[in-house]
Order: sequence, then structure tokens, then C-alpha cells
Amino acid sequence: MSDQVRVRFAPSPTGALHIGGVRTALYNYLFARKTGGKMLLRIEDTDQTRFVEGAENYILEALNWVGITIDEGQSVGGAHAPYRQSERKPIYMEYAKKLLDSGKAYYAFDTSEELDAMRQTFESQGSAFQYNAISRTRLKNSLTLSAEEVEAKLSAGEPYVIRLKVPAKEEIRFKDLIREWVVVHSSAVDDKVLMKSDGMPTYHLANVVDDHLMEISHVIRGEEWLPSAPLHILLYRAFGWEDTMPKFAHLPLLLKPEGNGKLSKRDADLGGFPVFPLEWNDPVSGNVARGFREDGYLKDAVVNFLAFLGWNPGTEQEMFTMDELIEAFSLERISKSGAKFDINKAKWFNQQYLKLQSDEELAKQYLSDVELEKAVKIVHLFKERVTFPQEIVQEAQFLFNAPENYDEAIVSSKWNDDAKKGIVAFKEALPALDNFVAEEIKHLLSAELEKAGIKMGKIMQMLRVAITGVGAGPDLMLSMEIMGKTEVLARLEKAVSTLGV
RNA sequence: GGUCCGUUCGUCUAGGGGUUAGGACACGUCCCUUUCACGGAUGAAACACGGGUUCGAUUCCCGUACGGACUACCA
Repeated sequence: MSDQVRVRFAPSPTGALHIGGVRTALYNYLFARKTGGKMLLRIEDTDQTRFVEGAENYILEALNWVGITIDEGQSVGGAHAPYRQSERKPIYMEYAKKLLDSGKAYYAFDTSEELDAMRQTFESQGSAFQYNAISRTRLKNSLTLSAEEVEAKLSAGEPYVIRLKVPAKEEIRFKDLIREWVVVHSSAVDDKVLMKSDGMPTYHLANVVDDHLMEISHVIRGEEWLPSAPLHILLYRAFGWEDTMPKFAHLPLLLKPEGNGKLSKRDADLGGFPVFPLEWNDPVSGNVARGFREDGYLKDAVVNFLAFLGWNPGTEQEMFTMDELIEAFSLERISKSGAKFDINKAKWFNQQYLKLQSDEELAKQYLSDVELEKAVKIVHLFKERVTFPQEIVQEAQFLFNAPENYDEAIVSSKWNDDAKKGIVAFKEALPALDNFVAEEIKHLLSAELEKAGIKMGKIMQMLRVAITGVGAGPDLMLSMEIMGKTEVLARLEKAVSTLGV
């Protein structure tokens, strides 16, 4: 086995990929690139009851969108194919049999109903039921049943599961790359099901077998897996793979923005922000969940934002391209505690990255129905004022549509004699202006106002209201330039006649 | 309940035995400006608590509290 870094992202295709999953994928990717290792993608679809149409594609598209490229795995292939666990089904039974043969695992015939009943009984007595070294001696399994009975059940096709025979007294200690030493006693681990009665492996078995077979060097996953890490280590031991066991790094959780607990879909609905990278149309419920991409977040912003949720470079640099993240990334700088999901920060990053985009690019992408030269001017006018690209289009509406009414408060206080005189003078002088550009318009305006003895500041806001209907907005001169002389004239005409002189 | 993990401004975090505890988001004020925004400046804002160890703990150790994850034939 080489000492090359090989990491994997192993999502389950049960719906839209959660943004926390994207962060996990990102950290794996950054680590792989940083170390010159490989990034694998494995699809963990061992739960046939939770299969969701389109989910795998969604994962692929989401990773592709944020710029995480896969070296080996589902969608690109590789030496350890297949990378979809459902297609590796025979492998798991083969390995489970090895454990059976070596006495590290056993058949169990207890039904789910029986076990549920046990759990309830225990719970009503204030304790928790565990299928473990003690209770297994009183349950229906190949440890308590005679070889003949087991054989009879098996050949009769009776449903069974295969469970790990967890040692009664063994200390399990491992050094998590983020949390240092973690020690758990095997008595706290129960005899987890390895093979389900439908012939599919559970996550635990499939995960360990595949990580071993695929020569994974580092398992970087969410903290929710920390409690089952001891079990996985026991499994590596049972297989005799302890020497090549991957190193573990358990990432801090992404928490709700307010209150406590893990970030969930509910928070998205409550807070009015996305919690999925891409929009997701659930084929079962028919619900549509919003996505960062569709909401107008730039992928660079999402990556930068996500990278900083649980990790930081230790410098005061905030803006990082993917290449810079790769350069700066290290597992050691990942924090231990959970990070609250603060959408404000994401918005700020988006604003920063939006400003970095070229006017031309944005114009082509978002104002494709407007003549390019004009579209570029519009983008330039709004780019630094908005958070999302689509806001440019929304904000620009006033350039295309003359105001229906005028801000009452401003009209009543600013539509005075000076304003009337100045605006009318400007309107009268306008037709003679040939070169209708911002600078010339401004010259004309200040010349006219000077002639009339009016200070520009006195009437600017009223002029803005006359032309746009509202008291605030981007540079008025540039706005007029974009509207064009005819339109400006028409609007001034309308304002004067509507408001009266 | 049990097991495990965690705890520095409201939020993301830097730091680490002696610091004016640093930065960013958000917030306040001021400046710039034709308004709004951008930008600039500036302000308010934190070491959960209790014991040790130490000349000295926010930093190390132990408790407590609080929070979280897990506790399925789901991943």
C-alpha cells in the first residue's frame, strides 16, 4: 500500500445534498489537493428504501458547480470500480462471511418487532436495551442456538442479520486528527448489524470494507460519526486491518443560526435562506427547496464562506480563491466546536465576489436581452450596490419604466420655486445637447442652475424624483445617459405637468 | 437515561502562562457623495462558573454548569 493520501466523499443519495455535506466534500477535496492525493466519490446507497430518483445526479451537479473535481469514483470510474455500493453487494457478504468464519460475527434471527418490544420494555424501566455481550446470550442467534438449528433456519430461508460480536472488555482508543485522543470502552458499543436481512450491508460494514479496499488513507467526515468510530475501529481489528486503518478526522457540525442544534432544512424555511447548494425538486413530495445557486450566490462566494465555517488560515486574509484555499488548508487548523450558520456572512462574501466579476460577463449573463453596450453601463451602475446579480436587473427597472407616481414626502418639501425654475430651465436646455453623456449632462445642468442662481444640491433630489419617482438611487447623470435624451425629456415633461408649476 | 464531543465579542474566529485579548460579519457614529449604496475612519462588544498548579491563569489540570452529537436491519 502506498502512502499516498486518498480521501473520499461518500454521500447517501436520499435527497438533496445538504450544504454541510458540501463542506465535508470541500475539506476532503482541499486536503487531497494540498497533499497531492486523490479525491474519491463513493455513493452509499445501501438503504434501498430510501432511494430517491435524481439524488445522485444532484450530488454530481452540486460538486461540479462548486468546483470540486473527482479523481476516482462514481461518474469518473477508477481501479476500484464500481463506486456505487449497491453494485458492490456481493463483496460485503463475502467479507461478512470471513467474520463469521473467524468467530468475530454471528447470525441473529431476532425480528425487528421483537427487538422493538425489548427496547420498549427496557425504556419503561428507565434503562436502554443494547444488543451486546450480555444480552446476546439470551437472544436468538448462532451463539445461543445449536449449529443444527442455525443451519435449519438458514436453509429454510428464515430472515437473518449478521452482527458484530463486540468484545466485552476492550479499550478502544484512537487519535482523531482534530480532537486528539478519544477513548471508549467496548462495553459501550453494541453488537451492530453488519448485514441486513435484505442482503445489503449497513453503513458500518460497507464503509469499512470499501475504505479498506479503496485504500483510503484519511476519513474526513462530520462529527455525527464520532460515536460510531469506535465500532469502525473494532471492525478494522476484526478483519485484521488495523495496520492500514485510515486516520480519522471528525469535522465540527454546522449549527442552526439561532437557538441550538444541527442546521436543518427547517432553518432554511424559517430564515429565508437556502441550505442546499442547488434547487431541489423533491420527486416524492413535489416540494421545491431553494438553492444557493438559484438564489444568486456565486460559487466562489459559497466555497469561501463554507471553507471558513470551521476552519481558518490563521492570518487576516478573508478572501480566498479555491487555489489559495488549497495552498492554505490544513487539518490542524480545523476547529473543534460547531459553527452557527450565519447567512449574513455568506451575503457579504457574495457581494465581494460580485464586485470582482467583470461588467461584460455579468451583462451577458443577466441582461442578455439588452444591447451589450447599454447592458455593460447598467451593470457598472449597480454592481457595487447589490448583493446578488439578479438584483441588478430588478434595480435597473426604473431605467426602462417611467415613474407612475412621485415620492410624496420629497415632493411636498422639495418641489419649491427653485426646483421648478431649475428643472424647467434644464428641460428647456436639454434638446440642444448633442452629446448626451453623463459628463455633458452634468455640465449643462450646472450651467443652467448657475444662470438661474440655484445651488445644485438644493434641487438634485427633486430632479431625481422627477425622473425616477424615488429619492434614492445610483448616479443620476449616468442613469440619464442610459435612458437616453428622448426618454429623459419625456419624463421631465411628464413630471412638470403632473406636479405643476 | 447512557456514551462521546465541545465552550473567547450577537455570529465566524485569532491568540496563548504576564497582551490595551487581534481580525471579519452584523450594529452605532463620523467622513466621502447629487441621494442611497460602495469605500474610509471610528465606537460599543468576549475568555461559562468553581477549585487547584503557579510569583502570575483566559491559556495547564480537575470538577460543575450549559450546549451538541450519537444511542435503527438510516446513513
